Amino acid sequence: MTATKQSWSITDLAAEYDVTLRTIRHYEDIGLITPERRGTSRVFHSRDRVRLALILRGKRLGFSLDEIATIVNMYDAEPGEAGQLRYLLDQIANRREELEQRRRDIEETLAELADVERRCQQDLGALATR
Amino acid sequence: MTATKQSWSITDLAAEYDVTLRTIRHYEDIGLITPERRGTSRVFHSRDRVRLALILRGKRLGFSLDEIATIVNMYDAEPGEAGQLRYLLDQIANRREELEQRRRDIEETLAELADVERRCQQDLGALATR
DNA sequence: ACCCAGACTTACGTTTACGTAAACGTAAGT
DNA sequence: ACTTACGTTTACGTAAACGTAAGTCTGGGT
Repeated sequence: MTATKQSWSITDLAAEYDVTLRTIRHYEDIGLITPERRGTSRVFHSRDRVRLALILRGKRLGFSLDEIATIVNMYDAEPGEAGQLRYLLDQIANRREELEQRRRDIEETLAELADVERRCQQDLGALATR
Repeated sequence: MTATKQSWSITDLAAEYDVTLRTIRHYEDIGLITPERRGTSRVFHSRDRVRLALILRGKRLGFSLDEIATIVNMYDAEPGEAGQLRYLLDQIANRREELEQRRRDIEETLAELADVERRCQQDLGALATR
């Protein structure tokens, strides 16, 4: 039984993930995370923490918060009816294509950077042996 | 001898890469591409075309136009002096790390999507055999 | 009782990356 | 000469994703 009773303050999370309080509050404003309220203060649980991590990963990949919303909401979609499920599968296929395109983009860019680097080091070598 | 004398109009490029004229003009405004001028009209050459492709790839990867500028400018950096070269190598190392981080992000996301998909298809199957 | 660090809300400001008119130039075809 | 198509500049508008005050509240510690 992993109880996972742990909770975090907004400052905790901000420090851990290196974002501002404003950013976290913004994510709550648009419904990406829904921390508990204890009085007026936000109390974050493990679920919120995971969500924040997913959001930030999505951002690193260049997705808009809107797109990120649809992605993270896929993760905890309830079983539901067949139509819903088919729609979800469709969404997944779309995202997968996008992600694979981006992976190709990355491979190409890395290859080109390696190229520039090689030429760069050649030039450096030429300078050294003068 | 590959002469590469070919040239394109702004509409050509816009159609080919599925962006608006405004977008291309914007990239010129901020110095990302520098088409020739014939009279007042822009004439794009193969170099501009390649640059545009690089810019759009950078965008897909979630880089800002500012970051993209530094990246594409790496590609045609002149040999230059040792300090410059070392700086460039440094930049390359940085970008590489970023790109590799993103690649990891993509792998993780793809794996998770595959997971969701599998559960999704199970649920669909359960509905079918009722 | 008093303080204050750490939370909160409200709301206007800012940056990025273009969108969107408006008004005009030019070259080709009829 | 007139239209049409394609191009131009200028400049204000906009959506997204927060930044940045400004003022308020509040639960502990001395």
